[in-house]
Amino acid sequence: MAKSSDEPHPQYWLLKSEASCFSIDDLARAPKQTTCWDGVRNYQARNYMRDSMKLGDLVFFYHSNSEPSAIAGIAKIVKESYPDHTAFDPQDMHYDAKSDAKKPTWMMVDIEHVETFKKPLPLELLRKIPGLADMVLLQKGSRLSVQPVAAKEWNLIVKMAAK
DNA sequence: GCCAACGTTGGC
DNA sequence: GCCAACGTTGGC
Repeated sequence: MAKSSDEPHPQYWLLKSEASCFSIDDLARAPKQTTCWDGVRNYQARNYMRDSMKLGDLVFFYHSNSEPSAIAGIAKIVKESYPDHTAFDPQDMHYDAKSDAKKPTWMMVDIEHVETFKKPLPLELLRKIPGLADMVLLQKGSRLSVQPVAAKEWNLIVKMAAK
């Protein structure tokens, strides 16, 4: 096979959302079980969405600031990055007066519900798994709302969820 | 509700 | 370009 600079796909990701704000159940109930992932206002998170997320990539849906905080299930990328219109809407919570519609700063992707875990995997449990020690989510002070997940970590977590 | 860690802003 | 001040995130 020819050498390719492309990353192998699917790649794996983790998206954070406060369950009280938008939960995986909300996603499952949404029209076409799909939503646009708007409101991201962090450059590193934006870069992952804009530069690296591809159609068909898989995503852990993580409930942050929740009781308990946990990986709640799986979604997939069904539309690659495009401008986040909420940045241009003064009524919107995530309005950014400095962003320019002609040269959008903020991007989003669309995700579709794949699976809700019967038992969510709480942060506390994940911290106990040696194979997950390097996971971005578990690093001290890690607040990034869009994170890459290694294939090894992905497989391990999916296996745990199946038990 | 507290607060540590982080990212951003703005004065200089 | 430095860095103090501020606002936010998110675990606990």
